[in-house]
Amino acid sequence: MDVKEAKEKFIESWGKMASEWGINRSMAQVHALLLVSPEPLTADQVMQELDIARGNANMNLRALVDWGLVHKQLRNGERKEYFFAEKDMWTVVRQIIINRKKRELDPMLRVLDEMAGVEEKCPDSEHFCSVVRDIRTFSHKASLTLDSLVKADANWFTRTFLNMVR
Amino acid sequence: MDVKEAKEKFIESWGKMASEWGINRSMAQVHALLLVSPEPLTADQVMQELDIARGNANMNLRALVDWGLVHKQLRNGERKEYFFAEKDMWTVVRQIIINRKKRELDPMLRVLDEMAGVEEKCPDSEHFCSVVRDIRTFSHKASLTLDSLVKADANWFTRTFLNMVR
DNA sequence: CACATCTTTCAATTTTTTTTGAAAACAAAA
DNA sequence: TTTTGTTTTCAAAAAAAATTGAAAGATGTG
Repeated sequence: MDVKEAKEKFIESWGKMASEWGINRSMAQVHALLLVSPEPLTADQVMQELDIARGNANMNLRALVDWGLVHKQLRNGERKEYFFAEKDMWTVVRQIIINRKKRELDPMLRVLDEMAGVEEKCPDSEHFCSVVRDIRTFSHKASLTLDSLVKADANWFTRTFLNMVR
Repeated sequence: MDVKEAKEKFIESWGKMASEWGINRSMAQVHALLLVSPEPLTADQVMQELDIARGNANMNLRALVDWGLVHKQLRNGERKEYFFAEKDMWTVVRQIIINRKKRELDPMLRVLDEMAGVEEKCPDSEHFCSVVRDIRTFSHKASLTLDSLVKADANWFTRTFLNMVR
């Protein structure tokens, strides 16, 4: 397999996988493209490489910048914006954790906290509350853990994970 | 908020959240319904409660059983199947980890392993390989960690997580 | 076997999500 | 100010995913 082929395969796979991750294909492909580009790219180059429309490229580049996975570069004398991917994997993972936690875990916590207001009266309620309480306990624990993970530095992360694997 | 209301809210929220998780709404709602049902339910009861079609209920019940989040109960003398949710939260989380890892992480690992075959010749390739190598290292570490998590028992899990939070 | 009860399948439909592309907005330079 | 190169927006179109429901498939029963 040569480099060009491998890059294409990487971009394609990253995109296909994204749907499983609940992230749209274009966003993942733009990310993948920038990850494997040694040089920053303009929106035009991105749309050309991936054969996607301007609006699509623009929206997803912005989303990636929001996620903290891609950065803008401004060159003096030039008006267009260049984009390049964050290459430090620990930062990438941290940003993904932050964003997915915000989307996936936090809304759940909010709902569960509301649920906590239900009083335990009838047998039904007892069962319901016990289920909700268990989920809440777990979710809060997970939330705290992810928060510390995010605050930790790369070495601490590696160390802790290696400890877990033993 | 009374119990009935809370249950409905729980089912609705769990379903809405599911789309963010890359899991379809019906599957999540069926799961939520069974979680808060003190008694096992039949497919008919599920379709009635959630107002969904037979095929939908059947497919998602099967999927949930596949995921190990729901179990079947057969009652002698009766022909229909009853379904009830796994209530032990550690088991639920473990099953979700297993299934999401299979869907999300494992395919990525396979692709990355293929990529590893690319030789480092031109400057481009060097950059490409370095990116892929980093992602691979991280992913393998994550994979190992999740594997041990899954094998661990609930106490070990809690202990380790608490250690991380410190 | 024929019937009754329940489960599974799947083509067609509906809903949701993503993508397009033309127009508007913006901002630097002439 | 006008021109020019660029980004942003968003309604419409396309694509993808989920859902329906009727029909077929099982499976136990008289």
